[in-house]
Amino acid sequence: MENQTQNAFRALADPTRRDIVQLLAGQEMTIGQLTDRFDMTRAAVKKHLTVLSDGGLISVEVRGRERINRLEPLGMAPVLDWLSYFDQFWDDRLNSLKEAIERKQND
Amino acid sequence: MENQTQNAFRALADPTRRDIVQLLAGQEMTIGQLTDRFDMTRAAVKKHLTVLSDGGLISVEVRGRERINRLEPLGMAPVLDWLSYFDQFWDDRLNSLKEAIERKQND
DNA sequence: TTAATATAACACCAAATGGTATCTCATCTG
DNA sequence: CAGATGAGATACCATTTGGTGTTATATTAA
Repeated sequence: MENQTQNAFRALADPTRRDIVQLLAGQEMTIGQLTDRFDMTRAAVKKHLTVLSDGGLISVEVRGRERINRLEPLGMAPVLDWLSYFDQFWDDRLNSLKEAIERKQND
Repeated sequence: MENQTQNAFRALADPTRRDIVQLLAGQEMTIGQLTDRFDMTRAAVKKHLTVLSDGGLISVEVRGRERINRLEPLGMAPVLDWLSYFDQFWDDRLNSLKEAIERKQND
């Protein structure tokens, strides 16, 4: 896949996929193990894993007849980069907001 | 809308909407002004703005016959919160990676 | 070879996206 | 004020994309 920012954001847009990311943050898992955690067929889980893989968020290691899925820390970089563009903005605005609230409370 | 995390991630999943967010980080704009920046009808832009609004990422102020759209700093919070859950993970893994690379270079 | 697992190939339905056409108002002009 | 114009909202439609499922076919450990 070519546009990593788009693929990563797309991958994170689905709640099942965000859950998978959280599970994999705890420990690497096979498709079968993941399927046990969801009310969904193995094939459906596999498709979510493919989207996550396209987004660079996970990597897969073939071990015997199993596929070990694990989180790929580098994959989140495009997302964090995009968001960091606004760090200053959010920071400034949230500070203004906080100050406004404090002013109000002191009235 | 009830699930702000989902709505915010969904809002950011579309490249046009991420572009709108970037434009609005620079300055607040009306729908018409935004439409000038995209190869798309006003109605289509409006729909993206509705999704962004559902995600809590923008707020709209009615001014005469215009609608001023501006970025809502609090809206990004659910996204940043979700991502911050992994801060330690990404940090640890990226550090291990960096160290591994450094070890390799010193061979 | 058999059981467990993984993947590929379809197919189906719902949601997302974008267009056109038609309204509603606010504002401007005479 | 009346009518024209401009910004936006909304309803409706077509097309595309996404999520899920089923079935069939690999792969591999035991």
